[in-house]
Amino acid sequence: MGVIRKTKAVTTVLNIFENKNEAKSVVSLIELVKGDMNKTTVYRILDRLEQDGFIHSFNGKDGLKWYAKCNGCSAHKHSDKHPHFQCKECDKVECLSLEVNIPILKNHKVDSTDILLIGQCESCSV
Amino acid sequence: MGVIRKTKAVTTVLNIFENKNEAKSVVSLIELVKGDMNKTTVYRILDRLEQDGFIHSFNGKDGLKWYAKCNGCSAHKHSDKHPHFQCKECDKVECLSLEVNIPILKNHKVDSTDILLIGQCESCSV
DNA sequence: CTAATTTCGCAACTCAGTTGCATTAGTACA
DNA sequence: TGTACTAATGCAACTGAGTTGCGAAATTAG
Repeated sequence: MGVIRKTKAVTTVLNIFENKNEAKSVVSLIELVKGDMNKTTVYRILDRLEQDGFIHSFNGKDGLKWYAKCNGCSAHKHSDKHPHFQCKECDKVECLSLEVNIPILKNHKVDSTDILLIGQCESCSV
Repeated sequence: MGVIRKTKAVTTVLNIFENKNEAKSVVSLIELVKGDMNKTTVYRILDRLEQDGFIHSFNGKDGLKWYAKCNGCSAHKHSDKHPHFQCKECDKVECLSLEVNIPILKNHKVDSTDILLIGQCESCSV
């Protein structure tokens, strides 16, 4: 259970996240490795890598699924409560390493947060 | 331009939001009015109502589109920076009327925020 | 009542994501 | 190093949310 075999496909995907430390949408990943592997494989590898804590996922502004490398996560503890910033011009996403204070809600158990800031990134701000 | 005619379909949708003041996913809305109107119509009415500031939209935890009635929004000013809470058991969404402080980001222009807290609601917490 | 225009229904489409199944390729162990 | 077990892959077909084009129906202004 949960055993990850080091196949070529897994290595390819992992390298993408290692080399450029930025978030990627599944769609763009599929495009990136088109020719090397099937889109089904990409989805399944991302699933496995997320379960094992190598990457984390979140929804972009258009409802598409994005993934990024985890810093300090494992299969057991997922500290992906950090916010993301998505540029509405170029669509790029950055992981933000800042704390967002969420007020405690009465009668609600909050397990995780999905915080996306939308605006213009450095390159796109004129 | 942007004139909204008061058709039966529009009234039906508006009533749903007026009567129970809770967020609805597009999927559930389509299910609700099935028989009365076409799903294309539902999508288009929601678009128009959002543009005119009667409702606002956001993405739920599964990437589906949700809508809720606006309090204090108009076609010109959209103050939908409030966070939402979605229960992972029953999928219900609540609009939260609290302020979330987002630290200012250098070199980033933040236009809007998409904040979703995920957990267990009152009814689902054992 | 009529004309101009918006809105609706329908069918066909797009596209992200999933599923089932037969085949391939890691891995453990002799 | 070979073999057997099982995970991983490719493919094709599917699902389901959301969109588009167009002719028909309904709303509104005059």
